[in-house]
Amino acid sequence: MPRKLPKQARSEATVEAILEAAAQIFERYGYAAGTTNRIAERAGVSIGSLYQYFPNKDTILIALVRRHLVEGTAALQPHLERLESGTSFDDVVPDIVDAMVRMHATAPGLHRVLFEETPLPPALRAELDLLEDRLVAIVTNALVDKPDSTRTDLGLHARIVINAIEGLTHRLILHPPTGVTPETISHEITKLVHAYIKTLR
Amino acid sequence: MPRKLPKQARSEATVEAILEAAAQIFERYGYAAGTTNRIAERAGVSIGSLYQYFPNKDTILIALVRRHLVEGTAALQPHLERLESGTSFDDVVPDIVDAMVRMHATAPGLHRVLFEETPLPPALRAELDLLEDRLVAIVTNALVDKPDSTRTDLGLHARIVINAIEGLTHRLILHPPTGVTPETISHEITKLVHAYIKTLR
Amino acid sequence: MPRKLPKQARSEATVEAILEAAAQIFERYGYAAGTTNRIAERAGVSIGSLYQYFPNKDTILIALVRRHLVEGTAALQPHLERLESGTSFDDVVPDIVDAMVRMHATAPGLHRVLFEETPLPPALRAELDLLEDRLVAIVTNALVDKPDSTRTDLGLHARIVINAIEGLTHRLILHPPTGVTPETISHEITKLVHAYIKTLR
Amino acid sequence: MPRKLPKQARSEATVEAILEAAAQIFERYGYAAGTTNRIAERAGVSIGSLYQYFPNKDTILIALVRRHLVEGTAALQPHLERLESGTSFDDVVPDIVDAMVRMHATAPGLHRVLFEETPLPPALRAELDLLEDRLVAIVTNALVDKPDSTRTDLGLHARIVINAIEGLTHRLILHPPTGVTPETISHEITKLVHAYIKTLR
DNA sequence: GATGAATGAGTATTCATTCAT
DNA sequence: GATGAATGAATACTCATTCAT
Repeated sequence: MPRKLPKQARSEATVEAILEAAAQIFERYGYAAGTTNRIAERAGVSIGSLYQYFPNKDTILIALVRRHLVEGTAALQPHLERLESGTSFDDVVPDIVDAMVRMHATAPGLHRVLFEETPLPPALRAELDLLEDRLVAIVTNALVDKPDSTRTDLGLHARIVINAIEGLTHRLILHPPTGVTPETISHEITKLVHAYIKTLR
Repeated sequence: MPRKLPKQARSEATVEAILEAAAQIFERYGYAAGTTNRIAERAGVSIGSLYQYFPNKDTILIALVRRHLVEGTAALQPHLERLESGTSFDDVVPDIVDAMVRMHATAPGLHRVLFEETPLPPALRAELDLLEDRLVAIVTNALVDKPDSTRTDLGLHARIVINAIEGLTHRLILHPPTGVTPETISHEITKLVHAYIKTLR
Repeated sequence: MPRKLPKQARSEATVEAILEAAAQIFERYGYAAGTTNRIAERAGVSIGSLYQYFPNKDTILIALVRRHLVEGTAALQPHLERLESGTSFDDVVPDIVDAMVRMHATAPGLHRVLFEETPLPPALRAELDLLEDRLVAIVTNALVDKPDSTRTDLGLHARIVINAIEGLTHRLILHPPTGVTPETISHEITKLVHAYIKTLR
Repeated sequence: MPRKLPKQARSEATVEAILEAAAQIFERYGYAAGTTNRIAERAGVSIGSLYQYFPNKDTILIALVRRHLVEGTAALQPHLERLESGTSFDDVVPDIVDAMVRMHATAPGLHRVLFEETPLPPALRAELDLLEDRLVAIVTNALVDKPDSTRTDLGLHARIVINAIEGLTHRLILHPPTGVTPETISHEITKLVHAYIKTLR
């Protein structure tokens, strides 16, 4: 058993505490007003320690967004694999939509801050775009049996689908209309995507 | 909300210059880093004058967003009227989508800042939500001939339609995929909405 | 009848309005927070006009204090004359005290601002000191029949008397103990001065 | 009211330096013109540190006045105790007057700023009034053997005495007549109080 | 003379970040 | 490694005063 482990474990716990605190603070105060000192305090850690693990405030935000990314990717992964191994897009859509909705329903307040009131650093922005491109590529392939479409058409269609799912999820989950359950939302988005795909030849 | 109503032509020009400058500065630097002094300088106006017309920085942002709102409402108005006077929703959709796309294609950079990296003051948020509700109400009425739907179903459907249009417009115009024209975007969104509506009975 | 009079009369009225407004504004907001714009507005006069009559903010304050001075001097004058024409100090004290108390009871709030929270410009300070010296001189003469006192002793005694009257008036009128009438205050101050004078030989 | 209680010696020294610097700066420039940056600079401390210990400019002023209060109370305490343990007021008066005079003679310039050109925050004003009330109460008790006076008369007499001492001290020390020593001033004030008391039956 | 739009030096205050202990 | 005192550049905002109309 490595002698270093306890130390590392402690470090990990500290990082975890900081991220958790940051999530709460950002949700409560917004990014600009969520000061690093407040985060450190909430995390039960000195400001010096915070800067031991995160070289600056942006880094904390990035870590938070990246975590969302990683979790999202993980939640999507099994369904993307089914797609790649030949299951029809129609069949997979409900699961993808479901995963997306579930993902955002967890901490809508934080997501609101992360995606609606924070200028994401370009590097991160790029990373998000890359993920979108990956999704688009996979979906493009899954649509490839549409006989009348050219490849670039398919690319656009795929992007529309992806953006429709993500856009609607964001809007409807982050600013939910009163009296509508997440399940209904899932269902309607699925219906919409299905309908759109059916128009493609 | 200007602290002082411009009574003279000179005043109006000053207000206009400040808003124009603010739009540029916010687009270039983002909201947080767009300082009031920079805005005043760019507007060719003293910082004191800026504060004569806008009691604080937020107010400038609000004026900018509200202007977008007003222009947007104006651009949509004729089509909404057609809707209300009986034209079928299917026929009006292309124009609505077109208006939306055009509206955002004008100053995408500014819109990005305004809607993706700025915590809008609650009052303004509420105003935006109200506009959405108004749109939803009109569209709900336009969908009323779908025989199998209850009224609340229709409300949700209308909201999905509105959000799909707005969400897709935002994403695709503010972060445009390379090599796709606004016209194509309009066309695809229209297709998607048409397809979705057709599923409603 | 001079053709210019109406104009002058109007000027005087403006000056008067400004001073009246300043008195109210200073009383309400204090000197520092009582802005010239607010004063002009309250006076129903443009800020430009205000500066036509008062070259700067200090000047307004000075005019206000000087007015207090002039009124005070006027109120005291008859009693000082009696003193100079031989009436014994003991007999005049009650009237002087009374005049002082009355003077400050008129607008205690304003006096509080003027004398407790405003750095009087040195020139004005000097003027006030001069007035005090004049009073001291007169009282000194009135005490001159105290056989055992040297002239400089008398000067100090006179100054003590003056300061006691003014100091007590200020404190007791500007921060009045609950349930004590101005008359009682006058009476007690008089008693105190009489008692003190009696100790002088 | 320090925002953060000094836990370390370094902190205490910083707070001390700031207060000392503030006293000097306020005395030199007055309260309004005594900027926090100037104070920090004079204290040899960064502006950030100043705000670590004092959340705003007012707080510094308050700390300064409160220190005066504490020192004053301490200087008076022994004599008040003598009073409470039965020593006659006549005997204690000279010591009280002496303590008052000494107290103000230390830093007349600062006191002038503190009490003549600064609007004290209401909370502080209240504290000062409370102290006065405490003094009045003690002196009232000490005067209780005056057979002809009712209790409320005594209260007023006591207040007159207190105010006479404090008022005269302020005036004569903060604006000292040329060529008069503090000792003489003490002596005269004492004489005046003794004389006034003697008139009470 | 009056107006009020414009000016801009000046101020309190914040907060990410550093570094001596 | 951890702590938290110290830093100081940066920023929103005020208000006495000027001057073109």
